[in-house]
Amino acid sequence: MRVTQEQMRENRRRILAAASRLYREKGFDAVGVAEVMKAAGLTHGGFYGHFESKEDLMAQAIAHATTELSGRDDDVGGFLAAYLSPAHRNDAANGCPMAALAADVRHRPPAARAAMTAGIRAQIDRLTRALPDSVTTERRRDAIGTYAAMIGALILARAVEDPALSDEILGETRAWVNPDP
Amino acid sequence: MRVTQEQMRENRRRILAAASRLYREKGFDAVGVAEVMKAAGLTHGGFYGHFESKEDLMAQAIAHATTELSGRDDDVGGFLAAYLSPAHRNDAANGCPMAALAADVRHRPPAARAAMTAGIRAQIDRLTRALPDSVTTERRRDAIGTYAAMIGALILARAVEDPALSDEILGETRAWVNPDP
DNA sequence: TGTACATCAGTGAACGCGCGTTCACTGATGTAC
DNA sequence: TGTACATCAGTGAACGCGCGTTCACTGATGTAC
Repeated sequence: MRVTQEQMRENRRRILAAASRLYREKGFDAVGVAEVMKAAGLTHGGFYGHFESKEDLMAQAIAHATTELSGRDDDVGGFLAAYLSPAHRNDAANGCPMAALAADVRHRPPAARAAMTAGIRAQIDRLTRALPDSVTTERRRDAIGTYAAMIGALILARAVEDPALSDEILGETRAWVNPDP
Repeated sequence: MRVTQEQMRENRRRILAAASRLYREKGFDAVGVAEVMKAAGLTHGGFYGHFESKEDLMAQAIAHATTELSGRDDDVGGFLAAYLSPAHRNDAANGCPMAALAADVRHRPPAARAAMTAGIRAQIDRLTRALPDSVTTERRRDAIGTYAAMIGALILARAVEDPALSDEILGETRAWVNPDP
């Protein structure tokens, strides 16, 4: 059942997209190769025609997820509000790959960590450029501090089972990092 | 080879301590029951005399780790400096259980999440009490924002493979949350 | 443009390993007398 | 206090399941003529 070269590239894209979503939703260890292939509409046997191993897929899925991050760079307040929203907290599958996977990547091989490092660096650089006026060195400091608070708040809000406390963590962090919305 | 009741309680404590350390160091999925028991000086077969399942151990290990958190409540600056230090980043096994496990607990059964929730709530309350003077509602806001930034910065610093960027995340976050040390 | 054949993306059964869990057994503890 | 026996914490072999990975096979693609 050979397929078109174009179809094969499309299949590869679908595998990466499925892996990226499933990993963010359930974590690396809870998602098997067969599950990813099924979500991409294929069978597990063909996996090794596209990737060397599950670890290889993990690294490429991180790169796929982090390079797809979009959003306008001019509306930091809106970005913060969306990031620290209950909707984002409740939809990890389509949300920030760092909040979902950064803690886990510590236990992964170098390729996965390298992809995550590149994504984190790019996000910090983008936030630095997008932040409002101040001295250059302080803008980067603001960007790093704000980014750390965003990631930490989202992780805590997702870990906590009490909805009131979870909402409070999101809301108070949002007010704290952005005093003048 | 029956042992003293006192010895049995001691064994149980050793299992929890070993699990708490190993889980923080390697993550829940990477640590097996046999490895925990070996680290506690026992064999794996006896595990189910102490715990119902691995999930039960996870929940109790979280409770064990979070209730052991100490430190003086009067020196917030020192606490922040130690928390955001390279030494803490490099020693997850003995470090903050939230930074090591909060992101993972999202995928775990209710008992584990409940233990983590209790730990997070307690830490926020402690930070609120320890923070310097301001209006009460803003003190809690400061505590939540600061705590989120601490957790996020430590997670990012551990995820990143570039030592310079990792150190920068720790240092800048520390300066950002505590402008006047 | 049409035909014959080599290529190779995808299929699905099978393998092997690790891990959570069970269980018959051991021998020291704790207790009844 | 001493003795006999029931209890039961711990041992280690074994089970069963899931998952990453392999491989012989299929049949459509792409190419040489």
